[in-house]
Amino acid sequence: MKQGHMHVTEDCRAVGELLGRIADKWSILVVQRLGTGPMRFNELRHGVGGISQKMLTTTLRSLERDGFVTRTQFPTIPPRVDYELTDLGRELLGPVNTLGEWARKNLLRIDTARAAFDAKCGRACDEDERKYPSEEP
Amino acid sequence: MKQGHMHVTEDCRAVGELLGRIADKWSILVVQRLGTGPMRFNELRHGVGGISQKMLTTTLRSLERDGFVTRTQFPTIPPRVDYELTDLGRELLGPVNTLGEWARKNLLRIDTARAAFDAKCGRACDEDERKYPSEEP
DNA sequence: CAGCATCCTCCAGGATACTG
DNA sequence: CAGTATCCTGGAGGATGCTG
Repeated sequence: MKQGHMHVTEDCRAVGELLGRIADKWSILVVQRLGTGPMRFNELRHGVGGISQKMLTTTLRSLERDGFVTRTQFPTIPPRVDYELTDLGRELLGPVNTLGEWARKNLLRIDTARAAFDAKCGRACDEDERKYPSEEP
Repeated sequence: MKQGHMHVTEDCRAVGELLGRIADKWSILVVQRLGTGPMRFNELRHGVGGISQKMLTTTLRSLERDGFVTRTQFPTIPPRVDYELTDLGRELLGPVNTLGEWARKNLLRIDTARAAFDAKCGRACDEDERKYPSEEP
């Protein structure tokens, strides 16, 4: 029964599931950041930038759960916790970096495309909004 | 003032922004799917699987806006709309496929890791829940 | 320092119904 | 067929305060 097609359709679910977890903004940035080497919580927090404490905790837990990072807690005062990529994490780093690099390289093209699209749409759709000044209420 | 460091910290925002858009489950799956060639709306819908009509529309709009896909509408009855990757989209396809392939290849390892983690956590945390049968209320 | 707990907001995203 | 429009809900995620 159409093996090839089955294969594609079927593990779209699974892959989608997985992507839902690793392919989010924060996970990617965190993994990328950890690529440099082990890091402490706040170090990571500032390195990533813009991430809340809660989200970082959540993201790290999730990554730990999926076997991408290890959490090492030192029983010192004040406490110190290091996060580090596992082997699996380091392997993931490849694809992630590829995507990250690509993103950085093409930021401009995308911004340009978006501006063009918005300009086009703005004229077409907002014709009845012309009367309103272009500012937020 | 520490150029290298600045660079990293600073465009984390920008890259994060961008990743927030392209690095979501659906975008990746859709782009991946369009890698095969132009496709119609429902074709894509079924190809991806599990995506709602609304989400597909939204995702496609977003991808179009960012210059990854083109939307071609045929003025026929019933209407027919083709979506196709742009050059930018095809370039994105590389990194995306890399990530997708990686995901597919490593599903098992991740599931294993997760199971292990859950087992460990389950015993540690849910000790006081032992009395309750393991089922949903 | 590295969190967990709590509260609260907001919007992603599903379900449903209608249209050109 | 390929949408748009509307309603509605869960949960993502910020802010704040407390702890070991």
